[in-house]
Amino acid sequence: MIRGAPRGRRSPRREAPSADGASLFEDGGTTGMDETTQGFRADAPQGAAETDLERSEQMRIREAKLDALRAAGQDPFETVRFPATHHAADIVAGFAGMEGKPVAIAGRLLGKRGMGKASFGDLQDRSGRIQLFVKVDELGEDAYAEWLKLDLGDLVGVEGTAFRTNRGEISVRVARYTLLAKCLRPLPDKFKGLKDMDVRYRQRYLDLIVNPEVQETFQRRSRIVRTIRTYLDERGFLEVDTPMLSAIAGGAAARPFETHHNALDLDLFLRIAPELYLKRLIVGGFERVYELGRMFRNEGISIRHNPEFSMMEVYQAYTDYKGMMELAEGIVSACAQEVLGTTRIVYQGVDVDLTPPFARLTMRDAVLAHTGVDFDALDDAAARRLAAERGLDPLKAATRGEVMNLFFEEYVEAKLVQPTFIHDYPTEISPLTKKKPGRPDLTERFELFIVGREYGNAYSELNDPFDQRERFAAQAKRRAEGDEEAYQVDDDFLTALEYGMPPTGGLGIGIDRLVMLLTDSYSIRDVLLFPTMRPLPAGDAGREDGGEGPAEGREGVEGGNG
RNA sequence: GAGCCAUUAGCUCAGUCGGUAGAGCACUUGACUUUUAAUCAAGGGGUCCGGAGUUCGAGCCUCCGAUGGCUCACCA
Repeated sequence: MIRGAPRGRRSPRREAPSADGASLFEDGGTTGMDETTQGFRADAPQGAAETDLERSEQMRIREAKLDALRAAGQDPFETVRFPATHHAADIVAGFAGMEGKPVAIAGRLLGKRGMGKASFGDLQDRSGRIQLFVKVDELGEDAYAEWLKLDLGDLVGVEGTAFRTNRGEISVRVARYTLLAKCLRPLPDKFKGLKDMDVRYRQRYLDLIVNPEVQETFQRRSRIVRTIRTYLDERGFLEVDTPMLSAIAGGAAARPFETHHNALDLDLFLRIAPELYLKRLIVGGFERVYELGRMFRNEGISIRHNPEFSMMEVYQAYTDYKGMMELAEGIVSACAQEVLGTTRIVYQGVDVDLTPPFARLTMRDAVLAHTGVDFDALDDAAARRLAAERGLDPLKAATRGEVMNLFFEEYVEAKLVQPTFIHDYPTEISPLTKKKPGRPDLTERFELFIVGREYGNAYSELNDPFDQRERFAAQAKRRAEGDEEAYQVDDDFLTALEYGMPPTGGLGIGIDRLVMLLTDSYSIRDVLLFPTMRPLPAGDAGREDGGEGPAEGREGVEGGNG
């Protein structure tokens, strides 16, 4: 880029005006602009050589405008603050009491309608958009000439008065403005928005600028997460943070990501679930704990799966899985009420009623109702035979319970549209769950299904250390047989159980899926700001950037919310 | 991991039979002091995702590769 303009000649850091009413433009500062902008074509080939050839015509024009501003001592990037008094939506909503009153707002310029010596613009801030009205009479010749050179996407702060145009649109009559940052790249189409999914995910900021419904989705996501925290906090649950790095990835059936600690020369895993740590805290006496955060599972990517995803797990001493049903109903319906104002929602065109209580059905009854097969009346061999007859492919040693689960997933799951707790899961697929009294083949476990998807998973937590050791042993056997997702034995957790864990109910809720449900999002990527993507090949920053690799080398030290 | 589809100007998209690359928005210049996707006039802008092949000639046909979307598998 052609730079080298004298910087900070006027004052090293300009603060935008406001209270004292000092004009930004009292000393002009627009001289030289015309020569520079008109001369950019001549300058480009000589001055900036190759880099300019790579940039689009529109970028070179914008850079030339920036250079001219800098040459005039008006570097927009030196401005440090702009004290806005209002947001766009405040002015529109509260116009009755604001007409003629002074306002200062800041945001991105997303529309320009020039009319000669007057012009209109649209300013977008976090609250929405408002129209700006700019007149040469009020700004002065020089400042107005500068205004006309602003580009769509520039960040500006304006001061003026709230008023209504002849056509009735609530607007701000601009008395002064400050360019707060230059937008050097042209924005996506202002009406058609940004459609290319690749670009939308990789450059989410663009998606947020031009597709307003995307902002709405992520604001709603934030409110859902806050609602869950509030709901649990109000009921005496303590939010905690347990390790993301550990030598054993336990608490779920999934393949973990592997990593390495250099100083300890130790291989570690990224967590797949916080369960075993949270239960240690129940042993420790917290009685009510929860964690809401990111989990990592080394599995495929799909419309419902991302390698890192958010889950909430909550544990409550002295209750069981039925207590967790009430908690799950309460959380899901409270979130719907908070973000949609109702518990009767529509997901992808399907009416769903999230009003508690939700239907409750044992897995055996659900399978019986949908297939006519009563697994209580079968033994292992008969169950396997029946599966084979229907073209299912159970493992050779599959038990009755495993086959029943297979039937459930194959014939029932997709049909559970209205919220339904499916409970009494087979023991062999529930290694952390208490057995049902009198039915050692079943456990006190439920999963919550809505629109054919799983949203929650809960147990009466297994607290018998002998039983837990046997369950781990059974999992270890499977692991030895090649099941990479079978649980690893966690001796330290067993030790904790030997000190005594109170009877406890535990519940996990998939945050991303809940957000999908309540934002009517088709894909999980639409509720993740930055879904996992393959990096673009080196040297082909392509659609993204002509220069330095974007954001690489900055590890995501993300906030603790999920 | 497999199959199908997509990739053309900054964005959204056309592109016929293989014969000099098109539109709208955006951009530049000019006109215009209350517009609403402002309008009017003129103009500039292309690694047709990358590579190889077929052909006199490839955005288009063939092969290889990249990225994404969808479906399936795994999973929550």
